[in-house]
Amino acid sequence: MTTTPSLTETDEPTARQQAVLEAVLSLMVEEGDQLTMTAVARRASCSKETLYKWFGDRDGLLAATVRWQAARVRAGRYDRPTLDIATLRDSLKGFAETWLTVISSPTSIALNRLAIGHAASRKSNLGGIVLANGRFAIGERLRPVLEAGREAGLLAFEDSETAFRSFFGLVGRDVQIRLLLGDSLTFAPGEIARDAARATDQFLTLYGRPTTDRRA
Amino acid sequence: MTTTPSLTETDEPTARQQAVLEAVLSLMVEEGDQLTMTAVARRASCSKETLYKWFGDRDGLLAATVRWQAARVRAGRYDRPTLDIATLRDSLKGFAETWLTVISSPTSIALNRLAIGHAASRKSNLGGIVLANGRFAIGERLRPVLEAGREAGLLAFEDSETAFRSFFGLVGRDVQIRLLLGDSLTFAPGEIARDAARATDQFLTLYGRPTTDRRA
DNA sequence: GCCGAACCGTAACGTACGGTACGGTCTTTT
DNA sequence: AAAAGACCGTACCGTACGTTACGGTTCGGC
Repeated sequence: MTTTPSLTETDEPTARQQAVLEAVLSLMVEEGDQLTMTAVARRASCSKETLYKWFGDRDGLLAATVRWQAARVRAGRYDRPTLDIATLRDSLKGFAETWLTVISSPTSIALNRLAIGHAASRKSNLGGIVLANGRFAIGERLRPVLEAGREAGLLAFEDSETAFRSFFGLVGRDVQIRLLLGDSLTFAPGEIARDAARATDQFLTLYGRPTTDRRA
Repeated sequence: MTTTPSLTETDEPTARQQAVLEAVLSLMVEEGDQLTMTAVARRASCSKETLYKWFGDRDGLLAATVRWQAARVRAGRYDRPTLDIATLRDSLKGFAETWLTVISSPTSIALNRLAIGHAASRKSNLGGIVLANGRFAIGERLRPVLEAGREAGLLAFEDSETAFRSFFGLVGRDVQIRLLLGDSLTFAPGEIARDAARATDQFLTLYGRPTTDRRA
């Protein structure tokens, strides 16, 4: 008889369950491939029976891991839209730094690899979860910043989504795909900050308005 | 006793072998996950014994597939460095269109998913092959164009690699990662051409030298 | 102190799949 | 025409792993 998992999609995992998810993450990062239920149970010092009771099946465990990690990443807050160019630049640069740091972290790489491998088969929607909490979440959080910049006459664009996607490209460039494909791309100390600054300046060159501006 | 594969890494597959590789590709695109040796043999109407004789093992078959597909993609040629801004712009736009077309094709998506999944385990180097024939190959082919543009005083940059990476980001933006993660992102007719033109113009804004030229 | 629930560790089951072996057929060589 | 080899189809083997089952231990409630 199959029992329904005790951890539903909405509610928060208990401390013990979080320890299990932590074990999944660490195994994913270290071993990459060997993400077997037996390995998880051993790493987390729990029984496989408990895993199935809590998470239903293997996909449920992976989905819970992805959801949980995604929730953790959504820590930073950038809620005060700014009104002057220096603060706007700082906000954008902060976003860029955060994003580069995230996508180059071993956890993100392992998680995205897992989700991409899962997107090949059409089972549970790990790719959708990763996208919703990564690419789309950052887009939603950056949009008010961009639109506040436009309101203040600092930026010029028609569609904030289009503008954001250009910023996204200038920041990430080829970093994520290279890392996912196993390229040994590392950031020297301070390099993330410099790349973020360069991308921000380039974005402002493309979408910024000269401060002594005549409003059309 | 294990026999060495008859198809080495360097030589070209025979017509029959290409038919097998075609079967691998079609299975990859259609079924995604069910890329078993039995399925390949059935699809290609050949015996598993022949597969192992030709390709050694499963990884050998996948590597041969990736190499073969990569060789096919390297069709386009852009060998005439240009001297005027219109031709330079056309070259860049052509690159951008080609690249967007490639990364949004089902074959490329399936192939990159496979290589990324393989990069998780540390076995054969599919990720390296894909990178060498994708991202790095296009970089090498675009470099002479960029440097010719600099020689002609049309572009300004210190490092052609850095300039190329910005172009790469402006062109690809979030397209590839979204597709790999299963997002249903499609291009409307003409959209690739428009995106390529936009990215090219943005790149020229960032790296072009202020001549008397400016696009309407 | 006793009961049951929760949980751990491990053994067991079923299946999917990579890899091998073998009989039969067709083609090429001599 | 006989022999050799390439190849197809299928059966077979071994193993890895998801999933289930079970005995033993801990712990909160009565």
